[in-house]
Amino acid sequence: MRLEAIGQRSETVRRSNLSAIVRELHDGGPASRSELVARTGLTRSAIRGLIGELAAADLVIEERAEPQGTPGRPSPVVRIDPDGAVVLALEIAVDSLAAAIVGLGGEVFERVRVDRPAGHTGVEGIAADLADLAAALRSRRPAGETPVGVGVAIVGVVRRSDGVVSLAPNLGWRDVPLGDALAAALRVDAPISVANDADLGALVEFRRGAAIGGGDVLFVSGEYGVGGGIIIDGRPLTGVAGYGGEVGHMPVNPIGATCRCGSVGCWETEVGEAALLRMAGRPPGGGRPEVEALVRDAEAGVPAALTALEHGGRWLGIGLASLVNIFNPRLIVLGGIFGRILPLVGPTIEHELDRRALAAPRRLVRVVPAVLGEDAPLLGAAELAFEPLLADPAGWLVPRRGQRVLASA
Amino acid sequence: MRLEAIGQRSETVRRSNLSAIVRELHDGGPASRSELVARTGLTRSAIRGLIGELAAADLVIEERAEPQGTPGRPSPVVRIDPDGAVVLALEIAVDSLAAAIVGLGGEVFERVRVDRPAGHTGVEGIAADLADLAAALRSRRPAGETPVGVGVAIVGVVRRSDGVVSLAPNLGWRDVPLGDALAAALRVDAPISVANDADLGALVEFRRGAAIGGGDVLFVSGEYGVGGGIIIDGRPLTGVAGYGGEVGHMPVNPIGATCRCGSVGCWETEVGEAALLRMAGRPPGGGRPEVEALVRDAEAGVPAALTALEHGGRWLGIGLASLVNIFNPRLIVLGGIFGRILPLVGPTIEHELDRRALAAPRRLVRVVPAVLGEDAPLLGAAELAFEPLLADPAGWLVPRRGQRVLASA
DNA sequence: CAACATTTATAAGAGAGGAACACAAACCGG
DNA sequence: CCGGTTTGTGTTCCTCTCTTATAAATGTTG
Repeated sequence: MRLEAIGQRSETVRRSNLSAIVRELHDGGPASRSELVARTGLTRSAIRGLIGELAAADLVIEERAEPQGTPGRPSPVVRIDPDGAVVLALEIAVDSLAAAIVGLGGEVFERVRVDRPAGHTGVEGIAADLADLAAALRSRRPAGETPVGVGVAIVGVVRRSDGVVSLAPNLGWRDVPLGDALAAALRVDAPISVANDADLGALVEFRRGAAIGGGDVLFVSGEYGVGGGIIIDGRPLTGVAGYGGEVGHMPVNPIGATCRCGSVGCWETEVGEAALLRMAGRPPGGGRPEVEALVRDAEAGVPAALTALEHGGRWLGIGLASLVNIFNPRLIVLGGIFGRILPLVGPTIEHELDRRALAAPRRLVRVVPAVLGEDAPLLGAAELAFEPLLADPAGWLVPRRGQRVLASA
Repeated sequence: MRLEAIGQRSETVRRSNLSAIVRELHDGGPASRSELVARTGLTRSAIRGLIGELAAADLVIEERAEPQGTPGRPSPVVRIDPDGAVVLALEIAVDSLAAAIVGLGGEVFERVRVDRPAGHTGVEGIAADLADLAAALRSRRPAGETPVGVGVAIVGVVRRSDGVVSLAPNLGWRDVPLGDALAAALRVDAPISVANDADLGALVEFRRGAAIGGGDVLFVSGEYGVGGGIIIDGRPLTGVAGYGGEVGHMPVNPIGATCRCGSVGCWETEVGEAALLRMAGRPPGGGRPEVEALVRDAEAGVPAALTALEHGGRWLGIGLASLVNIFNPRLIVLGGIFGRILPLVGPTIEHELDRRALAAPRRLVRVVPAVLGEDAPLLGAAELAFEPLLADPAGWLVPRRGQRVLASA
């Protein structure tokens, strides 16, 4: 069936087991050798050999565990090597650009976010700005440190295979080869992966945020538009070309307003920032600060603000009901303004879910706010950039740090 | 991360490779040893050993290939053993019951469908009826043949883990333990798997129908209600408890009619059988024959019929646009009445998709009719029942046929 | 009928994890 | 303070599975 139909062999097993260990440490933090034995189901001998290989590749280090008051010989603690692999994470947001250098294991070593001048939307210009940010960050890191990958989050619809942004209304982009532009500007060897910001927000909430271990998770983020990221059985839903999860453009209201995507009655025309502000009689272009003011008014009991949020909450619930019936998720994580207003509109959302979602799936789902803030997409970009290494750690026997690079070259 | 975190070992490789071969033959039909070598990427020696094991378990047979006019020593053809494993497939449809005995590889050996008396909805009664059908079929098969699994398709929402039907409006069921009832009535040892009929229709269209090799496929079937089955990257989307894919209950029209599920404006209230008939001024309870008459009228140019289908097609397109934006599928397969009316409403659907779906995903999707007819869910139930065997053929070294059973017991 | 191409068959080799046993390092109790 | 208990490491040998190498088999082609 599969085109690259795959027979398994010994090396497959090794790769898979190495990957399992690195993933475990990357996602869950340090673990003793014994814990790894328990979690993988492998024998001590096997774990020992695998860890030895990972340590030789400078991906992990072993340390003596401090005494824990339990009998028995202490098991060495294995952790991601803090001087090991790093990636470069980049984000192109509605009105800012950001960059970070993130280590395997998720530690953020350097991070910067700058405003993006309004109207500054050319792809070369943005790529150059990001390259400058990246250079500044890298200058603060040890000489010779080279990212093993570059991840990019962008407010737009992305074709993952080649990093082409097929649609980014906020930037006025259509079929823009962002991946190529960044490759030229950054001048790094590492592979560059581009993805939608909400997809990456979902990924990082799943790995390190509100949805850890959820398995089936729906992430919906309210920004200027509505972004969605879907995790099914632990795997991100990307669709056939990486366009999956654009829940903001579900048609929910056949008699609704025209959306900037050209369609009519999209979900985001009812629950996006602009819709909330419009309902409250505020300037729809006010952006996040204006929304923040609106939410504060609502918290203070201002009627117009409450009505607007009530309206938004109702449509939010309607759309979520749709998604619940389709996906039967265990968890819905609300990010951006949706996470912000959840305390106020939670009951409204729950009411719509009770009314519109099938009872059985409904009973299983919880709605929670995202816990990672503004930088979620940036951190998600880092996760994306680590993916090849996580999938095949042995293929990344990182030739790093001074002499080693020369020796192996 | 995964709870049953899995270290791989040698046996894993063996199981996976055996599974790959059996799947290949089950899905794609007979293949020469060389073809299997090419498709799996394994060596001839490995394939030889694997096939030998499968042949010893009576799962496959090897035959001399007839000469094909090419030089070189001919490669034996491997095929599923026609006297090998079979499953029992059952279906509980709106107004009929069906049963079949299906061999590995998909050959239907016996099949029967009977009307279900209206009002006959008790689970014990239906289970008994199905058991009678099954017994009749089995009496026509060789003595000693025992199904390795039982698959059940039902018009309802099913919790897969235990075969409880949580909701089946057509039967008036709510939280009915169908799996247990069938286990008691059938008196077979084989495991019983229950699933939604549309999910199974999607599965079999993907394996043997209109969506072969599609990878990401959306199956939407118009019956009394609207059923949906979703295949993502070759795997059926089941949701956290098997409730996934209930696209019929997406709220699409906030000012629409009340649905029998209790919600308002569900997709199926706009495009289901009843909606089409209502729009055409026909008795909404007329069922499939009445719909058939409606379609014939439309084909003959009767205005009221054309208007009704136009309405249905428009809403069909609206809902599909939603799903296209969410899933970015490569293919949409329309079954039931939707497949029937596709030639008439195709342009309307395409128009709504053009208008409402994001351009990039839209460009990639094709809409086609299902090719497997009324029995699709039944055949899907067979596929479901074969799943454990396909996943681990070695675990099913079928002790079958006379002496062998005694010898191994 | 000989040359060639392709595949099968068989045996030896290599990679990876499993099992068993001796030893090590912690706690516990007298 | 010292032996007992518990838990875990290190090491060696074993088993499983696929790969590699070589000879034999079975077709087509000229």
